[in-house]
Amino acid sequence: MNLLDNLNPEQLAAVTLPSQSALILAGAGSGKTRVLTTRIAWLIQTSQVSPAGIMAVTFTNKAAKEMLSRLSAMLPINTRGMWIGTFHGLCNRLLRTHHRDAALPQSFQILDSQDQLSMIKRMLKALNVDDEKYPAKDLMYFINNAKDNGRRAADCEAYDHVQKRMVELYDAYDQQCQREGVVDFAELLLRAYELLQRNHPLRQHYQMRFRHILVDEFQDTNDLQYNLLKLLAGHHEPAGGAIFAVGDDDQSIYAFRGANVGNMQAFEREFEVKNLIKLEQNYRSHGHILDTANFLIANNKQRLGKNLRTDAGQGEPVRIYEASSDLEEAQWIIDEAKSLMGEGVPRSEIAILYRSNAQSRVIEHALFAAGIPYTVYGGLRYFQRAEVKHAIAYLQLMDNPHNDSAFLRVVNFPTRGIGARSIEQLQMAADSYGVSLYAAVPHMTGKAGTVLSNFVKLIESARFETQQLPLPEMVKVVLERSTLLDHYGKEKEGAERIENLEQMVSAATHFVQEEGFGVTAPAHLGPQAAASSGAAIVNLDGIELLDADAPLAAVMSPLSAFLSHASLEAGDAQAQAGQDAMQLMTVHSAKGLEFDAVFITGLEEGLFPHESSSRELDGVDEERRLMYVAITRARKRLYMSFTQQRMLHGQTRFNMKSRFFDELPEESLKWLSPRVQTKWFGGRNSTTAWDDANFRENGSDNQIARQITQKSSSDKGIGWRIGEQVAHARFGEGVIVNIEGGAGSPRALINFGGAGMKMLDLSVAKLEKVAR
DNA sequence: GCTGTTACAGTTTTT
DNA sequence: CTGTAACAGC
Repeated sequence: MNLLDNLNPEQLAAVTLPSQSALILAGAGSGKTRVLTTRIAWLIQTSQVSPAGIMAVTFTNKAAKEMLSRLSAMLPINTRGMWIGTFHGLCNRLLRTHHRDAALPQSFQILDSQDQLSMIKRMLKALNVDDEKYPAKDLMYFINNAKDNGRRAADCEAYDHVQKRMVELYDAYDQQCQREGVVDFAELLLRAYELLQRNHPLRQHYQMRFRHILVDEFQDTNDLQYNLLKLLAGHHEPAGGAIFAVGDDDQSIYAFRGANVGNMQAFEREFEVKNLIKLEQNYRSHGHILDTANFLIANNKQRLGKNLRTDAGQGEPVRIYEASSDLEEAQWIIDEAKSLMGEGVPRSEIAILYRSNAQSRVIEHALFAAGIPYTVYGGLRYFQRAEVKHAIAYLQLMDNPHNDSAFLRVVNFPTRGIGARSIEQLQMAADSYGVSLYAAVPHMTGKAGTVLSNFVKLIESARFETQQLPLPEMVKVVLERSTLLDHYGKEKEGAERIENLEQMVSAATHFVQEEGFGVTAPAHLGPQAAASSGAAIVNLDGIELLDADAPLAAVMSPLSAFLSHASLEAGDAQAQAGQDAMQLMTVHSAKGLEFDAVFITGLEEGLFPHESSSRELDGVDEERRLMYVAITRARKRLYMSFTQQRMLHGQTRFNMKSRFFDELPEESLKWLSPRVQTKWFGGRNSTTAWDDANFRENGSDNQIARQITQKSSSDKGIGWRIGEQVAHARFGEGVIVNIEGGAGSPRALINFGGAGMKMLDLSVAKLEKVAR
C-alpha cells in the first residue's frame, strides 16, 4: 500500500513539502501524528534522506514512543539510526556522547524536580541562608526560569539585594551540581545548547547530519528549546537542515512552565517559512462539538487563525447542566454516564475533566459509592515511589558516589545508626573540603566515622560484587544487600512496596532488551567494548564523534542508561486498576487524548477560568485555550456542568457560571433544566425538591442548606438570597455571596467575577435577578 | 529515631 | 477540607 494513500489534500501537501523549513498548523484531531510520521517515512522512502539524517523531537516519552511504533509499522527499516525522542532524552544522549566536551563525568546523573528541591534546601541550610527571605521553592523557580531562558548566573541581571543574592545562590547551586556530577532537567538542555554553541566543528557535524528536524507540539517550546533547534538546524549557517514544525497555537496551555507560543511566529519569520499549511479537517468530533470549539476560540485575539471542519455531521447537541452543588453535579454525571453505558458506550470511553485536581475528590466519592470503576490520571509514577527511589539511590551511589542527594536518601535508610548529628558533621567536613559527602567520609573520626565508613564499604562492595553482572542481576543484588527487602518485609504495609521493588528487576530486564544492551556489548563492559564492537569513533578536529549509528550502549554503561531512564521516564502512574474504567483527569492531562463522551465539570468563574488567570497577562486567553482543548477531546457526546455552590478549601463558595458559556453557539447547546428548581420570593421560600435533596444528601450539605434558609428567613422582605445570580448596570453579572445588616440596612456581598467583589446596599443598589 | 501534634497553604505538568 | 512540613516529646 502506498504511504500517501488516504491522506487529504492538506495532509498530502504537508507530507510532500520540499526540503525547506515549514510550519504545519495542525488543529485538534486533524491527523497531526500521522502527518509527522508519514513525512519521515516519505522522506526515507523517496531516498531524500537516510534514517540517520532524521531527528524528531517531542515533549513526552509517550509521544516519542507513539511516533516510533507508527513509523516502524509504516517502514520495514531499522529506526535505530534516527534520533527520535524528547528534548531531554536527546540532550542526554548528546551529552553522554560528548561528556568531555561538555565538562561532565561520563556517568553524570539526572536530578528530578524532587531531588533538585531537596538539593537547594540543603544548600540554603549549609550557607545559612534565611529561608524566610529565600524560600527554596522560589530559588528553584528562579534557577529553572533562568536556565529555560538560556541564562547562567553570570548572565542574570539583578536590580536589588534580593535578586543579587538569588543570582549568587544560583551560581553556588550550579557549582554544587558540578561537584556532585549531577544535572537538573533544565541543565540537560542548557548544557547541550552551550556545547553546540561553543563547539563549532561539533555543531557543524550535527547540522550536516540532521537534514530534517521534525518538531511535535511546537507551540509548547520554551525559548531555550527554540534556540537549541535553531543551532541544530544551522539557522543561517551553510550546513543547515530543515525544520518541520507542527503545532497548534490554539492548544498552547503551558505558558506557566515557560512555553512561548510566540516561537511559532518567530519561527515563521526567522526561518523565512514559505510553506505554511493548515490542517483544518477534523476526524474526531461531530459538528456541534466542533462548532462549539470554533465559536469559543474565536474570542481569542492574536491567533494564527484556523477553523476546524468535519464531515461527520452535526451529531448531538452539547448538553449543559446547572447543579445546585458539587455533590449534585457528581450525581448528575453518574446518572448521565450510566445512561451512556446503557447505550453501549464503554466506561473507558467516558472522560470526566476538571480544571484542578482538588475537584476529583467529590466525583471519585460518588463513583465509588455507585460502584463504577474509574481511574484517576496523574498519580504517583513508578520511579517516584519512595521505595523505588531508595533502591535507585543505591544504584546511583554505585555509579556516581558523589551524588549527595542519593547519599542522603539512603545513608540511614534502612536505619543503621547514622543520626542527624553525624550527618551534620559530615556535611560540615564536606563543605570545608569542597567535596561530596561520600568523599568526606574518610575525614570523619570517632563513632560517626566508623558507621559512615561502614556505609561506604557497603556501597563499594556492592559495586565490586555486581561489576560483572548484567543489569537485572545487579538490581537483584542491590535489593538484597541494601536490606531494603528485609526492611519492608518487617513493615505491616510493606507487601506492596516489596512488590514494587521486585518489579524493578523486570523493569531492568525489559530495559536491557528494549535498548539493545547486552546485544551489542556485554552488560559489564560498556563504552569501550561497544566502541570496539562496531561503533566507530571518528576524529574531527580533535573532537570525539561517534558513528551515526552508535547505539546507546556505546555512550553509556547499562547502569547509567537505566538511571537516566528512571529520571527521564518516571514510568506509568499506578497499574491500570480495571481495564474498563471511567477516566478522570485534569484538562491539561487530557491534551492529546480523545473519548466518545466527555464531561467538562466545574465551569464556574474563579475555577474555570481560574481566578489566578485574571492576574496574568493573557491569562484568560490561556484558560480559553484550555477550554478549547477540553471541548475538542470529545468525539460524540459533550457535557458541561457548573454548580451554584461548591466546597473548596473547607469553605462553601458561590460562583457565577463561567463566562465561557456566553461564548458558545446557542444553537449547538441544549440546556438541561435543573431537575430541581429553587424559588425564593421575598424571603418566603417555597420548599422545593432542590433543598429537599440537599437536606437528605449528607450532613455538610445539610448544614449549608440550613444556613441559607436561616439567612434568607432573617432577611425577610429583602427578596434576595445567597447564591442568587444578579445583574448590575456597572458591574455586570454577579452572584450573591453573603447578605448582612438585616432588614434595617441590608447589604449584599456580590462576586462580580471579573469586576471583583462588591458590597452593595440592597435598599439603594439597582439589581436585577438573572434567570440562569 | 520515631510518632503525634500543630501550623499552613492551597492551578495547571513534563522532563 | 486535606496533605505536607516542621517541631516537640517519648
